[in-house]
Amino acid sequence: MKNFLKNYLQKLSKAGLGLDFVSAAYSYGKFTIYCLVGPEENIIHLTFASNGHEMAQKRLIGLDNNVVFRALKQEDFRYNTVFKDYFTGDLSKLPLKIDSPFIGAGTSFQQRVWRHISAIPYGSCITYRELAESAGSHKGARAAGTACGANPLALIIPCHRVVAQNGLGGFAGGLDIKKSLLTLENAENNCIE
DNA sequence: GTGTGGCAGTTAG
DNA sequence: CTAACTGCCACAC
Repeated sequence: MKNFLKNYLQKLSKAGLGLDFVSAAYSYGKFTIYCLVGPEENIIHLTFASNGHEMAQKRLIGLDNNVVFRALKQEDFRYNTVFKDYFTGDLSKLPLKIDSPFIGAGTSFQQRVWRHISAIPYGSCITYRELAESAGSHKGARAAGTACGANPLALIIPCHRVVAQNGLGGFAGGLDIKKSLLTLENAENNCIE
């Protein structure tokens, strides 16, 4: 839906919740995640790619110039231990609650793709082709790939568990990160060749 | 291994 | 509307 994000910001204003968001990068070993956190401590955007993080901020500020971003120290980040556990191999606490306006702002195809990705269990994976088919597009593997790239909630929507027919495929945060995530899940052998 | 043509969905103009 | 882009795929060398 096209105006979903704008409506979301208006709804926040009316509810008196303000338009201040947390914008921060947190590191866990070799992994760095870029987060946008809204009211109620909701993670609304999560990515491994700094440019994707900036784009998301620009989208919000472009819709309402009252939007402000503030920093938050890593130790004060509500989900710090959850991610710390995740990146040391305990994935039991993910996925977190998914309540991001960026999901509703996606096209219907993107939302179908993201929903199917969310259903991929820890430690396993599917191909872009299979993903496209389950989203109702028989030959849309490439389109499914671009939809993965537009995923606003990396890790929570585990797009790293989608691979190409003949190898890893791509990843916005860098292929080394994708590979490391699969290794973390002991999924590397199942997923690549 | 590399090259190439085709593919579907999205976006910009 | 066309054109240009992708986290792709199949099929050739």
